[in-house]
Amino acid sequence: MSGTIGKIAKLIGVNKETIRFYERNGLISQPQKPSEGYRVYPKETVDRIRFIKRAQELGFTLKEIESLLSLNSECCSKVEALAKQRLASVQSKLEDLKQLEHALLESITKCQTNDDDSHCPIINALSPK
Amino acid sequence: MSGTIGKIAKLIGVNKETIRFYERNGLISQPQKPSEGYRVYPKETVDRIRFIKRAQELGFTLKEIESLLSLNSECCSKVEALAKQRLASVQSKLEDLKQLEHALLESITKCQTNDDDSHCPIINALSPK
DNA sequence: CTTGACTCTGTACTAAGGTACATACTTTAT
DNA sequence: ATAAAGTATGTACCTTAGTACAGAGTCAAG
Repeated sequence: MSGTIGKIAKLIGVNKETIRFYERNGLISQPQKPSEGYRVYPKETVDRIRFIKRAQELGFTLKEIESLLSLNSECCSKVEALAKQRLASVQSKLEDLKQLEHALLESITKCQTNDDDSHCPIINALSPK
Repeated sequence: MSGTIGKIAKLIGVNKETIRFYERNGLISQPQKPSEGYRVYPKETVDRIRFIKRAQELGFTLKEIESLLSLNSECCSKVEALAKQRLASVQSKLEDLKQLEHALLESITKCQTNDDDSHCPIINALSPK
């Protein structure tokens, strides 16, 4: 469960560089380098990176994850507030995409009932009159 | 309908720098600079920028818009193919977001039925066991 | 004891779509 | 005539989430 960077990167399924990137950005702390040999990453770091990856799957940005990590189960209501923010932004994106889907479907339908290849309805719809 | 850069930028509702950016990237051509005074952008350029902005609203990337512009109503079937690609990517994003919404809603519900502020179910769900 | 694999450190680069600034010049309004 | 506002040009910077690489050191196997 602990090991040098390459080992834990493979274990978690991330790039070594990603781990270094998280270190540079303060998401995880870099273990002290022993006077001899390579750094060994403790289990806690492995857990923390896994936490980050799961939170990313829920659509949290690294910035948001940073605050999740700093709250670290000490105040549930703040975490809930953050999750609600995320939800709102996801839902607004959903609405946008549905409209987009509709507009695209309409365009494509118009295109398919068009017999004149030189006057594309999609292009025409986008072009100013 | 034509004018110097500041005027048309305001007209279209984009930043002047954005227009210069489009010029640098070949999406629009830069008018010749007259020996005296400032460049004047013709109506065609205004139309072209509007086209770009509408296509962006449909979710096309600038790269895709570049090819739309080069096809420029000369081949409807290619335009349709591009629109279908866009649609597919929009639909796949929609699916992802729906799942995300579901997961977030579930997390929030758990949070709301929780009476212990010091053990947040969201954090726990994300944390490795 | 040497070769190959790994790590450390620092820096630079990527995509996408712009934004910002410094310097010099031109135009317009007063 | 002069100040304010606009433009031209080039370069640098921004965000996000990493990736790539060079050069030096270290570790493990044969």
